[in-house]
Amino acid sequence: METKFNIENTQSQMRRGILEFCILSVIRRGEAYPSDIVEEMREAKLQVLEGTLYPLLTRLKNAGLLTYRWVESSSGPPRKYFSLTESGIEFYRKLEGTWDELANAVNTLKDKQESLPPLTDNQ
Amino acid sequence: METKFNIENTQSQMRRGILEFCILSVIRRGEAYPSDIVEEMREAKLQVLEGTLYPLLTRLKNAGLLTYRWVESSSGPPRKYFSLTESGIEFYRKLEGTWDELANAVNTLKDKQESLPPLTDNQ
DNA sequence: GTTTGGTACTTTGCGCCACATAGTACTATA
DNA sequence: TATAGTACTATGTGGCGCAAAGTACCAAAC
Repeated sequence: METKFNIENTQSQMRRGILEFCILSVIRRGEAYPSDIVEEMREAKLQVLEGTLYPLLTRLKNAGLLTYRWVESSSGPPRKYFSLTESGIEFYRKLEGTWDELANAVNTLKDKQESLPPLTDNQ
Repeated sequence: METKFNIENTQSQMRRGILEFCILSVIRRGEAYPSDIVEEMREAKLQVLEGTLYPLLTRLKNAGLLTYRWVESSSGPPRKYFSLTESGIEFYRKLEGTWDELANAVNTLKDKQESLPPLTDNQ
């Protein structure tokens, strides 16, 4: 049974945990509709796909962290413009702390240089 | 249908993507057996549980990134001491690059201060 | 030498969620 | 009206963290 570990999959897995945080971070700066968010994320090298984004936005809205209003567009159907609710702002702040701690922990671990004590076969 | 977004779950999701990288990072510094790894991760505030670690080590071994040897213990059954293979070392280096890019992208995004252009109802 | 407790490894099932894909709805243009 | 473009929705699949239960080995106590 062969398991493959390719970089693409790992990048996707790494993105997975922080998507929520990044999307809230974009919306925090002003009302945005899904295509705005996709574009911002793409520019930041954090590509997110529609099939991921829409369900996530819906979950966040159902959890009361986001709200939206319909805005007419001159070039197609109306758009859902999302913004943070009060509890969304609070949640975002917590996530920011979580991210900072995590990034710090990982950097500490990866920059550790000392070896573990060498092994004898009968310790 | 209520969806809950609690910090514990989000932290777990964030850890998810980087566990592989962190575990390889520990093993990179010298042969280690699972309890070593759990302990190192706990100290680094990146708790990982047995039910997560053992299957992950098995997957990494099956993919040829890790190898192990049995070492007798004076205080219980023998232990599997893991170390990186050549391709494991190579894979770790790629993951390091992936992490650096990701962390950089997230920090850039979260520190962005400018607002998105304000909306009119008929843009 | 049998019991008891600690340590190490394994297996199974569940739940979350990114992603792919297909589908629906609305608008504008030809 | 067709047709194309844009926006949103719904469904299925797979990966994987995690909990929990199970198996195996060892040592000390009796």
